Amino acid sequence: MSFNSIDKQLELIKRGVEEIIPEKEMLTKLERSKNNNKPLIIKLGCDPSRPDLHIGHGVVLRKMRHFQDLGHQAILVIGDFTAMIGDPSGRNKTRPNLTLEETKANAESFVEQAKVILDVDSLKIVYNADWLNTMSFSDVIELASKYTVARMLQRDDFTKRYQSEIPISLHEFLYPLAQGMDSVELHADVELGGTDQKFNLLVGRDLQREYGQEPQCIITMPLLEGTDGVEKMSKSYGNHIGLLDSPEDKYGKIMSINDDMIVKYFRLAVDADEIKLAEIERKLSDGKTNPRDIKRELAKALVELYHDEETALNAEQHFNQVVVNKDIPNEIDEYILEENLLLVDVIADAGLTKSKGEARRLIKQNAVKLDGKTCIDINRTLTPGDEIVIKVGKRRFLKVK
RNA sequence: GGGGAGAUGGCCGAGCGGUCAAUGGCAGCAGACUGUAAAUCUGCCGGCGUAUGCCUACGGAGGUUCGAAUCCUUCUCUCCCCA
Repeated sequence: MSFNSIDKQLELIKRGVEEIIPEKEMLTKLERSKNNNKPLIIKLGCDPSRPDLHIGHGVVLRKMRHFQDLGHQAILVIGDFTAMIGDPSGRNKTRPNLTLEETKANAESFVEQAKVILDVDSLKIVYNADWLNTMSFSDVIELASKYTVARMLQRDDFTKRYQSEIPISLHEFLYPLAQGMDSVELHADVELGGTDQKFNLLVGRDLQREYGQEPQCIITMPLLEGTDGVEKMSKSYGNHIGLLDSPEDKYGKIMSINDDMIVKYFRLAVDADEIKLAEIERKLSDGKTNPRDIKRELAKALVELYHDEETALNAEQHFNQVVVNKDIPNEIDEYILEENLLLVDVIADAGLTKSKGEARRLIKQNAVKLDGKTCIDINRTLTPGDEIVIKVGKRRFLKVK
């Protein structure tokens, strides 16, 4: 195969990235790859301890896809071994240490989800337990001797945690080293990661040098804030848009992001190029365009990216119907009544609320409608045979028969 | 090894014998409004009950007390200072 021109490759590679370190070496590697007609080895590590992927992960996965599209060799490193150590970066809390079996299962689900973005046919998947698990204690000690505590403490989250007196376990120091060994093992040319991974990625460079290899370049991607616009996107904050969320949910969740986040989402979540971004910024500041309409465009683009155009149109239509026109959607879950039941019981039992208490509260707050009419009667009973549509809040529906 | 401080609801963080299901902030949910599931404002925000009420909960286990998140003992974990 033949590679695109360096300039063309760089244009795509640089899109949306936070940093390329060092850019000069990136260029050298690209040139050599083109001259020798040999793909670069692009490494991305993933943490199988949290198997739910969201569009925040999508940012870096898309960058990986860019490299695939340019003809390079993408390698996904499943951190099944490191997951047993746990990586607390950024979350100030040690993660549970999982068993190998658990991480294997999670890894499979990870790949299943990543398929939405990556070209799985050309993707190489490796498990780092394959080489890390065979290291002896003395190997580990030797590895650890290559790094100093002071350098470790330079890592941003270690510094912060150390200063705020939050515990750092000794084994956490081994995580960056283990990740660095992955790069050594794979002879990685480039490693991708979020900005929070910068330190770990740099360790990979150092270790490759120690082991006599040419150091990898690192590419960091900005972290995408979640739908709250504050915290980084994460399932544990509940501010995520899942890769496996329904198209309607993806569309709706995008519509709920803060207006200030629109440009960032265009850049990171849907890969908009500079021309497009300029257009968006112009529209947002000209005072004539309603930000809502730009956000709709974003929502549609996102659904289209992860599904297809028709699905995006359906999601848009669903939004118009449910949110704008306050109508009921076409498809609603059904609930078959066997006997007379309290409305409150039905709502809770069907999972529209977490508890009966919550259901009762919502009724009191005028948030429950029966066939479009607000119901304020907490004692309302439903009888089998009455076909009725329950609406709770703005977007929870149930058809009762 | 010695000394000191601490562990509170999804998170942060008050409370330090009764009035504590526990101030406040964030997140979440709802209502109003709107340009949208933005922003803003208001309300809700452990479970069961229409409710006075009951149950579960302030790291674990005991104890003191009419009564404990609050006091004592002990265990587990964490941080700081000294060696």
